[in-house]
Amino acid sequence: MRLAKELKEMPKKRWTLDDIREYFAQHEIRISVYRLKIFEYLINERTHPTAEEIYRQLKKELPSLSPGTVYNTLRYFLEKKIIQQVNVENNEARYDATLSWHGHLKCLGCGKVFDVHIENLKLGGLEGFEIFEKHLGLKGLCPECLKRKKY
Amino acid sequence: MRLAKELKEMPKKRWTLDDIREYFAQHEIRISVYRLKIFEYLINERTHPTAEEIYRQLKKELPSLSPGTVYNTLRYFLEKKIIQQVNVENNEARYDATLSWHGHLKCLGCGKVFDVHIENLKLGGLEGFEIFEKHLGLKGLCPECLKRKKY
DNA sequence: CAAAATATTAAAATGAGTATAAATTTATAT
DNA sequence: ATATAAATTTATACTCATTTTAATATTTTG
Repeated sequence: MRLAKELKEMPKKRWTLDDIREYFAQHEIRISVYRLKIFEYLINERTHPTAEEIYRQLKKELPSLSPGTVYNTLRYFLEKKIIQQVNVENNEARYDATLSWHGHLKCLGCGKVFDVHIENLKLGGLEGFEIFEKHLGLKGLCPECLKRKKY
Repeated sequence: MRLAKELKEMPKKRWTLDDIREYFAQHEIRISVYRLKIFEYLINERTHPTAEEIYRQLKKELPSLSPGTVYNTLRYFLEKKIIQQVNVENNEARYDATLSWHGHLKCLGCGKVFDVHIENLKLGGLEGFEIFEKHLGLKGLCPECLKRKKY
């Protein structure tokens, strides 16, 4: 059994634009066309895309979109805490609309980023510190790439 | 190599240039003034500096040093696996000459990066994957900054 | 609907990091 | 110690992701 399968089995239905409108309202996020579409892309595709990937995909559908908007909107979503940043590779920021505590594995063969379930984590020596964020990033090869020797 | 482990486990506080020369020889790393000084800075200061910080500090002592040398040398050390990259913040690569498995906490008050001891980590759903690297990065506040309300 | 507030655009700026070719340093063989 | 070849370093120019700016457009509010 693979991780990807486990996550797919979780019955998460696709969000409609109205679901997102409601979610934005709950989080005091002003509505605009691009905010709705960018969030929709993140929450429904779940591929942990970079800003550039989001721009490239949405540009097809919304030709007047500019890269700056994608970057600004993602930064705004981070401030509002409705998305989290994924940084496995330090030269590319990726984004995830799933807020639960989990790790990320980047396959060095195909570049895909997989979610990793963290069953247990125990840290030492943090007495007196206050922790706001935890990020676990792995690098390796996915079963597909191992099978096809794509590396 | 046989001697590498012995050296790694040596209870030596500060490394001398001769210690580093020996260590380089064991790892088949050619010696040069800058390589010695850059590694010395990493291993003795243990502040998880960025390339820019290393450049700025060493420039005082070695005025002809150029930034490219610092970047190239760090990349070379990574290839030779005598240092590891630390990425808590995805827009700044930091480096650590300690190779043991541990996490890093960046204080959002003072910007210092602290080592975090990982007592236990259990991941799920990685059957069929091959893992090469694991990185744990935390963001929070250190006791000093909490006390002085520097945030 | 009009005014005010906020979002978006396109372009320029920034900043980390890389590539390159010429100059310098290092390892080695004399 | 010196000559030589190989590797490293410098300086510069570049790339690429992201941010900022200032003008324009859209959304919200009265």
